[in-house]
Amino acid sequence: MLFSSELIKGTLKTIILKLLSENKRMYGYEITQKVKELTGDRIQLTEGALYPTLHALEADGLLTTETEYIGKRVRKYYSLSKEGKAKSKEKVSEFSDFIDTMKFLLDIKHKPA
Amino acid sequence: MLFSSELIKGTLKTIILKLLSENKRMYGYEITQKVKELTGDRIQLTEGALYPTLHALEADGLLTTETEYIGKRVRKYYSLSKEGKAKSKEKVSEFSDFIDTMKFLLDIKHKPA
DNA sequence: TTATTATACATAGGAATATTATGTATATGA
DNA sequence: TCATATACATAATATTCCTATGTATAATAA
Repeated sequence: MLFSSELIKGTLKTIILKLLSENKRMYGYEITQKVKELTGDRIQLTEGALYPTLHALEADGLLTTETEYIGKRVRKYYSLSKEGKAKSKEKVSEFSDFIDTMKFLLDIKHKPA
Repeated sequence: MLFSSELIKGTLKTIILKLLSENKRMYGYEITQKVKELTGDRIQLTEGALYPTLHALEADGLLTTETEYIGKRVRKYYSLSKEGKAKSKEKVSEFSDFIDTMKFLLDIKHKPA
């Protein structure tokens, strides 16, 4: 079962920043595979969403890059900058609060007065 | 503290359907106030997002409407249709699974091998 | 009495974010 | 040698939401 893409909207940056806080450096394709693996195939990042987001995070100064060649094939590693590390904590924390709020909101048993 | 609108993306329909499953009928403004109240002002639905979404859910056959006049002011009540009730359960259940997946994903302590 | 705030609907224009489709290229396994 | 996996990237499009604007009535405070 794949989550409807609606749900994933707005969480992509948080996912990327969190994964990079757990791993010194990762490249794009690796991130897609890691997310697939860790979610049991329930979240599959598309390249069309991933790469522009990585570029945006880099442009915001949250990520730094190093390019390496594996044979003749290029590979672009991303790492968190200092600001990126702070942002990662902030985003995960905010998402965690959001989860708590939503759990409360969706579990309520309010009957009309 | 207000949640960044990014996070709320994709959850609006679920929130509306859930609230309507707990209340026989609600009108738009009432929904915004209820969400504000239940989330301690952390989620504030804007009218520009709410009304188009209500219209879309109605067009999809998930909601039915009754218009009433309170004095001279119009008020449009929304209720879940049969399909809407099923969809509400489905969406809440999916969101609950999504929360579990995201919690796992964002709590992991994976170190590079 | 009059100004402000709250109630209550709606839509147009624009921004942000994601999808689909496409393109390029190398490496690996059947 | 053909298909699949690896690995990057972008353009066109779709979705979804926000901001701003518009209309109007009701209640409250100055």
